[in-house]
Amino acid sequence: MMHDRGIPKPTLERLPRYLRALRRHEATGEIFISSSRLGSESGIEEFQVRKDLTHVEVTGLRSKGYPVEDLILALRQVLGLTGQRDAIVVGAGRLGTALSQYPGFTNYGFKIVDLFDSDPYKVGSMIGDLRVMSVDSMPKYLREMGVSTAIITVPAEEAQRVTDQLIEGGIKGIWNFAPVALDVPPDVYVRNEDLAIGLASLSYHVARARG
Amino acid sequence: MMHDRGIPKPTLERLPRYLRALRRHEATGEIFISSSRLGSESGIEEFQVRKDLTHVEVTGLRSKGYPVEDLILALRQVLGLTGQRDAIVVGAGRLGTALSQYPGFTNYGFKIVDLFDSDPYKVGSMIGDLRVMSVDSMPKYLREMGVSTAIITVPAEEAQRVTDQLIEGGIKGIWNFAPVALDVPPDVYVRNEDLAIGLASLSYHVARARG
DNA sequence: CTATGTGAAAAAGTTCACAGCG
DNA sequence: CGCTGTGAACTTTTTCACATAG
Repeated sequence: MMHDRGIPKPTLERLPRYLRALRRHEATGEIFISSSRLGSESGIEEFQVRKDLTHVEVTGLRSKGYPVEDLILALRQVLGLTGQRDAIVVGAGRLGTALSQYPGFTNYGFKIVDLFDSDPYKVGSMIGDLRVMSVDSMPKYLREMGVSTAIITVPAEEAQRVTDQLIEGGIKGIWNFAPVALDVPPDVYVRNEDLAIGLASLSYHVARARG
Repeated sequence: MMHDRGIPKPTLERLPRYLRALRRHEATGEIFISSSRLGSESGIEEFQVRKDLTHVEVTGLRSKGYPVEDLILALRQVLGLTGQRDAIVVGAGRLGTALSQYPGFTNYGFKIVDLFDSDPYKVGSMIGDLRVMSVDSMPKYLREMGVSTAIITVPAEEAQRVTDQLIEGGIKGIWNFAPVALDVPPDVYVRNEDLAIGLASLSYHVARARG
């Protein structure tokens, strides 16, 4: 319901959780799922579930619930998780290595197609089945390969320089694990995944619990 | 200003960003920093900065700004980043390995003191300078060592079982990288770090940018 | 009689504008 | 004057309650 382009941010964070709960639910073979059930399986209140699903092209049946398969499809549709999308990882450190080999990407239609680093000692070596390439070759590479998504796992000091090269290559989406605010033009989307924020949040709450 | 116990969640997410900007700023040797400067260095509007700092025990000087050192101290204080805090990692897979060796924890006063896994083949082996221990020994271990923070990097199917063992051991804070909602008593704080949400968010925005 | 879909109320968070201190 | 600190306006998000459909 509702052809909304421009889903509220908090809703957007919850949709993937519904999707995952639905995939688990799929295995049960049940055809419908109620908002309360979907809610409890994803840790979200049932009225919030219904409100959120308002932004998705799907209709629930009264006294039955939402058709599981349709809902999965609609969520994939709205999240842009249809088809394959190529991405590169910039930064062949520990986190970059872990991410480039993370099998979970496939479930979300992403494929890590190449890995870049600025360290000459790393360039040319193999990590998993990816050969590490030089960041200097990135802009040309991106244009030629038409890759529009990048994951940044370089140290903070290098992040902006790498970002500039990505922009030069015409990147459209950046998943930034470096702990700095990146300066990008308005047509480039940046998602910051700052692990230190998680740490601080944890610290804050644990400190209150124990003093 | 303001002895607030119970800082708004969005503010809590921004405080670590100020802290980091301040640390970078520290190197310049300047004693004061204005809200607009601090804002631009952390990518946040200046009035938002001032509002946020309302929840922190610090006073800015008119026409000068905030004293850098005091502000750093106050932020560390409110975030509970004073002193050393021990934590364990549960799950010796790729992510668990990367996190257990991540040097950044030290900056935030955390120390990964041990690593647990349920796989008998992994138990006993060394990862970095940590020996992998069996999850079955966790509850006793936690009690004896007084560790109250854990990082979960096990697969989704195992996460709740592991969580139950952590709770049995008296854990107070969990940083959960497994993509499931964990069921915990109200006195246990769970911070979910769901990488798939980042993926989905990225996918949504890139899909809109290119169609 | 069960479970959706949605207006309307409440709460939370952001933005603004400006008084007032140094 | 420059820059903080904050009340008030505004916006967004959550919560609730209930009419309505199957």
